[in-house]
Amino acid sequence: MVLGQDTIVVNGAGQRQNAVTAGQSVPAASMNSARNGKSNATIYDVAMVAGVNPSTVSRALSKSGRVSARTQKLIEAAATGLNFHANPFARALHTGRTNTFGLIVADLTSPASFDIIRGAGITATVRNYTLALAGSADSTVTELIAARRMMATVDGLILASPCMDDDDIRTLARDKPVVVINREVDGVPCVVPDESKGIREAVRSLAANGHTKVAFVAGPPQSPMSIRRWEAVQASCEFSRLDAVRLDSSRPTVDGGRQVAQDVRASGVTAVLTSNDLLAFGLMQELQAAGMVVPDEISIVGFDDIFGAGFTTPPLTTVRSPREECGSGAATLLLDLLHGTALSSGVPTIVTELVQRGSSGRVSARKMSPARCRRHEIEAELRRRA
Amino acid sequence: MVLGQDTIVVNGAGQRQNAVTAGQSVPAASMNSARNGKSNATIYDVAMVAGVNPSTVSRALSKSGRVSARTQKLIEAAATGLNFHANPFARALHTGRTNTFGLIVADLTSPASFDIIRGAGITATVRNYTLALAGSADSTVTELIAARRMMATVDGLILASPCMDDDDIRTLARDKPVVVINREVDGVPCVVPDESKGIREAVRSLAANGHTKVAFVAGPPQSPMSIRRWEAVQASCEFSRLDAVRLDSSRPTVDGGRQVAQDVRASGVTAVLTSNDLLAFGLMQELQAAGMVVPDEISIVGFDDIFGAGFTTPPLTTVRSPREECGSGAATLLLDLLHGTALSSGVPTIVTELVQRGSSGRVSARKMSPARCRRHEIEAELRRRA
DNA sequence: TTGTAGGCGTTATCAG
DNA sequence: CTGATAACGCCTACAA
Repeated sequence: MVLGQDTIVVNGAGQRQNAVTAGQSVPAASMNSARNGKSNATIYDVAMVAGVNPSTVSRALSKSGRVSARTQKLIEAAATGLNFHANPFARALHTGRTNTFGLIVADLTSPASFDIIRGAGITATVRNYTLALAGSADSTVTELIAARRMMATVDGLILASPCMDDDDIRTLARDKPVVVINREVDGVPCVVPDESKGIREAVRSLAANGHTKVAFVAGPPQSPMSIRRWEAVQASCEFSRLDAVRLDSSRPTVDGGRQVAQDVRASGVTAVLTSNDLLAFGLMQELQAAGMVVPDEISIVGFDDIFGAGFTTPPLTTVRSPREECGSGAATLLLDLLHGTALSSGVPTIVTELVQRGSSGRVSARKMSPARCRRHEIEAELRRRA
Repeated sequence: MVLGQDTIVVNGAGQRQNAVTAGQSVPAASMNSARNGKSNATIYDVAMVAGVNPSTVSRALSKSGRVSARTQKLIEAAATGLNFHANPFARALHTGRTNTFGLIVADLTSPASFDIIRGAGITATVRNYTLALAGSADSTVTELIAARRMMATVDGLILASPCMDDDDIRTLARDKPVVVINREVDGVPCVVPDESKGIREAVRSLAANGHTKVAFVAGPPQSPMSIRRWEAVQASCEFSRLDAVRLDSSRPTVDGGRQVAQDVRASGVTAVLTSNDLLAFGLMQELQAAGMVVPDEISIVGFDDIFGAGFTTPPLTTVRSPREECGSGAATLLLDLLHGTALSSGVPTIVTELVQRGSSGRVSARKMSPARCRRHEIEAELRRRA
């Protein structure tokens, strides 16, 4: 009696087996009667229809071979006829695999995150994976909670610009494959673009245009990405013999950019690089609102080349960071890791480049005429109201 | 022997029960020895440590009550000590619930999708759900495949601007709760903003500024959203006694907007509404590149108010559609449906409004001076290179 | 090649 | 309130 019900089912299968296979061709309509309505067909149903044992169905459908061609075909026909789809939980319970990977981005609110999401999402679809998404709102605890929740249900995890400790990341990575974007963590595969190249180009261009002192507007001071970029800026400036000062913003957003405008003016620089485009947007708005002309009086160079960078006035010069590539690259890497097909090359090389637009250019001390100044004020006001 | 192993395990629990509870306090270190390293603790382990039956652990931990306070505390201590986390697959296998819901957006590439994703994502996190995301690349088959894949692993599904048939949607909805965004489907809960209000405001503003003939640039002709918006435009124009012509774009993107510029000029209108902001961006660029002045010679009104709409020159007048609200509203609705706590109000009312910026205004036949024309050409060229 | 007999970790339904 | 036990659907030694 212990396995009574199971036995009954199997017997049932045995009985129907002949009835069905006798006809050989199996009209879909008759199949539905076996399991009409609600719950999905199981391998037991398929086995019943195909007249074989459930385990044979499992073998046939999980492509592990070891099934005769005839049986295979029979089972496949029955499966499609019943519209059978293996229950992923039952499978996961046994195999631990879900065909799902997670992506946690630092800020679900930033357009920069979106590019990463897109890259990872497209790759997921292409590789027949499901993408689980979460944002950490730039909070370490939220991020950890999200990561842990995900770890239970995914095959692997991508952390984009994470704010948690290196050790936390490594702990996660011990459990399941983890790929980090935009940050280097020892012992964990990372996809981080080579930002020095783009920054070098930017600084060189500024130097060539006669600038001698530039400011770097950092994001949150503890952000590894911001730190990395600032160091690269310093190095490039040193090489090009430019003075570089660092200004901290309250937040790495458009508003943060607006707020840092005063500091920028006070610093007396003729050019400013920002740690991301959002900051540049806000900074440029505020500077223009104050009557300054970009790039005549001050050059602005952003970072990332997010959507919209080409639409500002003037269009924003920026260091393009191929974030979509980062997303898809990380996803590809993770999936390869998962399938044991990781290329020897490992982490793909992703390179940044300067996108020269209108917001940066030659130093010119040209003062604005009163009329022009007035016009700019009006424009700025309009823009602010927008 | 049939259930031999089970019996052994249970006996094992019984044996250890005394040994452990004798000490009362249970040092974490000693617990680890029970299940060190790899695989996670199970309710059997917890039961063993707490000295109770696994089913009691299940009851205690799934908050279904019916457990004495003392036992509850004992079990919780054991669980945290062992760092126990219920295996979601095993749970799902039995309950069918995963605390995950799916979101399928029409186009992972569009900034408009992002707002929806953000809204849904934030709501998911807040309600302790995992969000599974997929894009359909505006393809019916891709969308259906994604939907089916998801259906197997989620508790419910949100379809944002889906392109599949109403019937397909209803079929999905028979299986699990489905909420549709941006489209009305009979018998399925839908979150669709009231676009007529915003459009009415836009048309009225155009009429008040002396325009008499406007064009509407549609997205893909079969897109329900585009159709709905065109109908609303027609209705409003009729009311305001404006002529309205419809122009079709190849694709609802910036490029599509550029390509439709010629048709717009040929149509001889003085104002144009586009089915989304992307189209407006491209259209404005192209028109300006051809030397036209916005809004002096032509007014442009977009739709959605996506990120970046405030950064163009002139800033884009647009009908704001609160897409993030749609995303969070749909998620909230879905989750409430899932928990049987759906409000009687049902679908939240979401309303659009005109955001008046610089790209629309009074009709003026003012011709450009040659110098001004030249300047605009240069600016447009710069913008294009950007 | 195919069938048998568990087991994966939980929940739910019974008895007690 | 607690314990025993049968599902849930699939996978996989092992046996035949």
